[in-house]
Amino acid sequence: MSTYERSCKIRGDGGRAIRGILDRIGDKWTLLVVATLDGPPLRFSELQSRIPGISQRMLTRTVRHLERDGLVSRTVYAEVPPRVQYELTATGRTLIEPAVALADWAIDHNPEIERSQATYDTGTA
Amino acid sequence: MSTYERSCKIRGDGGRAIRGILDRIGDKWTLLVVATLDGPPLRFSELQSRIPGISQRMLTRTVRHLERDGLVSRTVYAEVPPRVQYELTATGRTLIEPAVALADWAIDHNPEIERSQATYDTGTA
DNA sequence: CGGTATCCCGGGAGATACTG
DNA sequence: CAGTATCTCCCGGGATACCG
Repeated sequence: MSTYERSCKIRGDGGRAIRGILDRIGDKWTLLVVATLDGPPLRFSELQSRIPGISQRMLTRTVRHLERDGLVSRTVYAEVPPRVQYELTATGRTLIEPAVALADWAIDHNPEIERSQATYDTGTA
Repeated sequence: MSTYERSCKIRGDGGRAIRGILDRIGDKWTLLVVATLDGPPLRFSELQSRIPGISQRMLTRTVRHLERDGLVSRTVYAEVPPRVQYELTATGRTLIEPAVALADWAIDHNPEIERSQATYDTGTA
C-alpha cells in the first residue's frame, strides 16, 4: 500500500478524522500528560510536578478531557487529606505508539527543518 | 523497548520536541494540506478546491509555513495568467507515515471514545 | 490566477484568589 | 491536596475587500 493510498486516511470525509484527533491531542498539554502517565499511577500533584510549566487549571482541564474520552482513569480515595490517582486506560496506552512515532519524526527532522527556516528567513531561498 | 521507555521521547527536555511538532502540524489545516499534496503537484486553486472549507488566507498561510519548514516546494511559472505549483519535498513525504499512523488510531478508536464521552456526559460515570 | 491587507470574534491558556 | 471561579490577554482563523 503506497503512502498515496494511505494518505486518504487523513483526508477521509473532508478530514474529519484528523480534525477530531487533533482537537483531542493537538493542544498544548494533552500529549505531555499522556506520556507522563505512561507508567505507574500518579496523583495530581505528582503529575503537576513532572510537567514543568503546567498550571493547576490547565492540568485539571486536560485530565478531565482525557477522562471524558476514556483515555485516563481517575480514582478518588476517601481520605483526609484527599488523594486522587490518575492512570492511563488500556485505550490510552494505545495512543502512546503513534504519538511516539510522531515525536521520533520531530526529533529526526528538527535539525533539517531549522536549517530550512534559517535559509528561508535569510531570503536566500 | 517498552512504551514506557519510548514515551520519554515525548517528554524529552520538558516536551520541547512534541511542542515543536504540534506547533508545526497541530493546527487546523496543515496535515490536510500535506495529505492533499501526497501525489502529483497541484496548483493553488486545485489545492483549495480539494480542501473543503479552507479560506484563501489560511491556505496561503499554511503553504507558506510548510515551505519555510522545507516540507513543501513552491514553483512559480512566469506565465500569464500566473501558475504556481505546490509539491511535497522528500522530507515532507516522510511526514505522511507517522501522520497516517495517527489517523489510523483516530479511526480505530473513535467509536469507543464517543461512547465514553456519552457515558461521561450522562453522569452515569 | 494567486495572492495581500484589514477587521473582527471566539476560545485557548496564564495568573490569581478562593474552597471542601 | 486537589481542585473551582474569575479575569485577562493573546492569537488562530473566518470574512471581506483589494492588488499585480
